[in-house]
Amino acid sequence: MPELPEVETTLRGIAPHIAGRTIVAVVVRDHRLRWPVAPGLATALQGQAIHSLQRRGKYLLLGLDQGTLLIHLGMSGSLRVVNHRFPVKKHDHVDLVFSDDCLLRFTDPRRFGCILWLTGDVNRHELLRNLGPEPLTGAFDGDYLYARSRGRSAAVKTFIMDNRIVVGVGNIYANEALFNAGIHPLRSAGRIALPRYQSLVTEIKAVLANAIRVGGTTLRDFTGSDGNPGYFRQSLNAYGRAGLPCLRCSATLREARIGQRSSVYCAACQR
DNA sequence: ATGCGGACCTGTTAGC
DNA sequence: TGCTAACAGGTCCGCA
Repeated sequence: MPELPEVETTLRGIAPHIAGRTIVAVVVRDHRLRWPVAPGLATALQGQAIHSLQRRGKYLLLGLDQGTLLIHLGMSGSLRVVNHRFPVKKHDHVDLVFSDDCLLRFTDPRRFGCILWLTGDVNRHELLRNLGPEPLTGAFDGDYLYARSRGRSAAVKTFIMDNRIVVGVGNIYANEALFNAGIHPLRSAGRIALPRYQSLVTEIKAVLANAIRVGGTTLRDFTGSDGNPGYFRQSLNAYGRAGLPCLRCSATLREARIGQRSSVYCAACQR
């Protein structure tokens, strides 16, 4: 499933092909996403041009003439720009069809993703209103994370994966950033000192930026919007390496479930 | 407010 | 080889 770098890679992949295009039709083959695709979606979008594409956390925001189309890829979603003759596969749930012969195709086997039509101030929408800062901006720094963590007893891994604290840090990159910063994922967020949070922020930014640079991480079914796989997987230090030697100290990496997510860490050098 | 567990759904893989 | 169980990138929701 897409984490932030995969969503960013998707955005960069589709934007040049669809910016400025006009939607002439919407095909909904299956409306049963996380929230049902609105019955009136096709009517609502018909004839509108896409004039902006942005990302907020893992949400994609397509700015149209009269509102915003919010898309989330969930665990298994993807978006591709294809020719209208491209064969329709099993989980191709929604197409935005443009005036030439191309279309934007939303595919999502698990259907945890969503497509919502919003009018009015998008940032006041329930799903976006309480989101924390973007991890790759200056607003996200050690001082901020340290301040937010005071008095919190939850595991630091759970803490940094909370979208209200910071957006876009998914399970893979949380594992990687904590490993790289030498912080034990189960340590209480409120019991970590400022310098360590500064280090953690540095590592979160680095791991996300590197992943974006090489086009995201490919695990099972993610491929970029151009159909090419991401190459970040090759540089994972912790995720997927349980039972293998730590790349820093050679101790055997452990696996635990934290907040129902698989977590890999080195008990020797992550404290 | 914070923290926790369950829920959503399908496909792939590990294990017997 | 075949069946079953566990697990997978997210995050919302309800309850304590």
